[in-house]
Amino acid sequence: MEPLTIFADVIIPLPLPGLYTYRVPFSLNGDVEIGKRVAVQFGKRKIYSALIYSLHENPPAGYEAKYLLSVIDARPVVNQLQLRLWEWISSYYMCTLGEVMYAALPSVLKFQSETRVLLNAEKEIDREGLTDNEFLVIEALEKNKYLTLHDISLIIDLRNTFPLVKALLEKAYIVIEEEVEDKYRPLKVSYVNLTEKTKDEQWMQEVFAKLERKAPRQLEMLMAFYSHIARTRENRIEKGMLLRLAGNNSSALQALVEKEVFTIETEERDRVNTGEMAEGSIVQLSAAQQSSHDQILSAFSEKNVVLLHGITSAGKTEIYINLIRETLRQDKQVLYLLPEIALTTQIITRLRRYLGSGIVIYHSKLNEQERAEIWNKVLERRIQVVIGARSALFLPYADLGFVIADEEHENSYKQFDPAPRYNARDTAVYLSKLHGAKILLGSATPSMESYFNAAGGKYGLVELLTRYGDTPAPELVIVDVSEERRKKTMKSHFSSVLLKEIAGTLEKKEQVILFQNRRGYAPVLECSICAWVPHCKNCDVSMTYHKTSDLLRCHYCGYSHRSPEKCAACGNTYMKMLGFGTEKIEEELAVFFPAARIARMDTDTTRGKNSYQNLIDQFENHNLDILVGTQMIAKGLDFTRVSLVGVVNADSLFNYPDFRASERAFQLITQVSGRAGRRDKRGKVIIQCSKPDHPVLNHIKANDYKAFFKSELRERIRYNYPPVFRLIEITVKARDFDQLNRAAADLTEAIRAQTTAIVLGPEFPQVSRIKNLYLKKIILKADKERSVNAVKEILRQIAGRFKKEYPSLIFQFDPDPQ
DNA sequence: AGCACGCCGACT
DNA sequence: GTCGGCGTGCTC
Repeated sequence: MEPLTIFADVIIPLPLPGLYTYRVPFSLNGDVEIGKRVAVQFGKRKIYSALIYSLHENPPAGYEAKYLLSVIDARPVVNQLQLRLWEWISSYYMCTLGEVMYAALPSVLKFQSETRVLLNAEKEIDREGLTDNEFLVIEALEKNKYLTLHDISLIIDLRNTFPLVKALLEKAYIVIEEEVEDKYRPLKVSYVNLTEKTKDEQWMQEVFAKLERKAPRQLEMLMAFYSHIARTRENRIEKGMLLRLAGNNSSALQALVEKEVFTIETEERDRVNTGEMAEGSIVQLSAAQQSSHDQILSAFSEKNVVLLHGITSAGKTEIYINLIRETLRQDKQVLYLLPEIALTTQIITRLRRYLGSGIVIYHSKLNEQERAEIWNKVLERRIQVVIGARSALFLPYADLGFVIADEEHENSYKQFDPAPRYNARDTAVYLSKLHGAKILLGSATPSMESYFNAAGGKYGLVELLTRYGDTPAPELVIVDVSEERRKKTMKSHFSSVLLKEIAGTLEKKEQVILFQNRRGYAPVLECSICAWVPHCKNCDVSMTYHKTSDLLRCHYCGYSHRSPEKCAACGNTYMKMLGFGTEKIEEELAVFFPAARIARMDTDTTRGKNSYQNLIDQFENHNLDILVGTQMIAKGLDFTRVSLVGVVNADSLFNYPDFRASERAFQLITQVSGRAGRRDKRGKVIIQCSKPDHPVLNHIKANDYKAFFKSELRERIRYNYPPVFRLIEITVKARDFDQLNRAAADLTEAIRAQTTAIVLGPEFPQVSRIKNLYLKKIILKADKERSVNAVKEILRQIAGRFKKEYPSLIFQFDPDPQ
């Protein structure tokens, strides 16, 4: 019988729209399967690992399909549910499947011809077990520092290249480049053990005597060893641990090894710690927590998504732990999403204590080997609980039962560059729908979007508004800085109240956190007397002052007018400029409190790999008295000795030129306030503001989220913003300024003519030229349920046309922008 | 994304 | 006369 002619539609991991069709050679008919990777030649000489998206027997019209070269995988690396998730992301966030694939797969799984291959220095090669081809490649790698996949394809047949590299990777004889760039993490752990000789008591007596006389440091180390093994009841100790216990004296260790007291044995350890899932200890829930837990379960019987609005220090984590445990009993997988990598490392120890060591962290900063290892273990269902940042969404879960998106309001859930510009929280909602899983969104300050969905009955809502234990709510003091200015009691950026409180706190040997959002640098004009700030008449966002043109400009719609000569509210003629950062605050603090140990925490001081953790450790160990920081310090950190939190300039939060300014101000101030006071100690929060009766401040002070939500919702409805309307932000980029203006104007025109969306712009963003490309932004507002999809569809068509018409321009789409 | 093809300036 | 600059068009 004639064999079947099969065609495979594949995704190429490049930002290309659409799929590409390859013909399957008869010899591979039995091997192809959706979700497996195949090596394909794409273009003149490039080889990529593409992913089989579908299989069929329809020859493509209009061209002759190339043959695919080989099937890389023995079993699919991506399952059907993942493919459906990719489709959804590519359609909702208006990007290509290739871009989603590129973001989703760890790079070990996406070779291409330039991928560099190196020998793995840590692994000894068993030459007997190599095939002829493998031998050839290993030999070539010994002569060269590295080979590209293209180089390898010149040594052995092109068809065999990818499968062979994959086989060598699996045996860990080779590594691919990305890993080497990262600092290589040790695969091996060394243990210190006693030698056989030490069992000879008499010999040991002599050793002791000798050490006592001549080598006290070695004796100290030996004693440390004994006391440790007595405590742990193990017979050996990790080398690093022993060194730490005995004053990091590695020469003493060396000497003891030479005296044949110690031996050092080295073991390989999985990079990824996947111990057994233990039952672990049981978390005892408070009555309030238990009640929330029960409410969540009953809400899940009707709704797939539940929002848990639990105030800071209400103890949400304990509830999560119990829900996770219950999911595991049903033998289903759990995904616990957090917006920041730093938070995942904070919480993992806690989870492991209760749920055993089989919990794994996954995020983009892991090295490639670790990522691939986790990928495979999730695929084989050897990992049941993953805690991770955005990218953890893309792991090959077979059967998710429960998803948590913690701190769901955080804007870092949204990726903005490169595409896919997805929001991990919203994508998680879709992912759980695909799996028939339940998803819990947790926050002390829910996003407008989520609370709107909950209030409208689309999501379940559970509220946990009592603090855990006896922690009293902090006392909030709002300081009117314009009054202090009038009275001349302000010292630079500090009110007399704040200075006095800081002094008092330091005296009590307690710690202070000062919060200043430096990002709000965009200068804002403000009346020096009544604090009136000019707002845009169309958008309700504060206008940004442009010095060169002396104009006030709205960065949303482009509306601009001359900068006012006097205050529209009180007629005062002096308008002052707002905007100062953490650095300035740190500098001035040092003058006011010369004895205090002060540190600053923002993106500038936490750029290094461990600098973030170091700062936190230092502060936690009370090596610092005052920590000045941006919103970074607002995020879920718990310090036990902080009794004072100061918000240096709340105005800059309210005046940020963005329609979410109020929402963010509410969230940030509430979250930083949550850092003040612990256990039985009542903390204090001082908010410096020139408008002490600002409505948002009143809501914060009353700790009344619902009232805030209601008033903010009215504003959002009035100006057609989310959660009632959806936004799509379009960025046009061009090298040529005039062409950019023309294209952006034409595009805006076309969108206005063909869609029902409200169109703002085109407008230059704050930074209007990046890497020699000029930028212009257009914002669409579309009525939520009815028209967003239609608008996107038309937008895709228009975009296709414009890409043809202006081939050198870049058009980017960002649905639900942050 | 990458690479080839193609059309204009400074060089053997 | 050629080498090479990067604009633009295509990749199954």
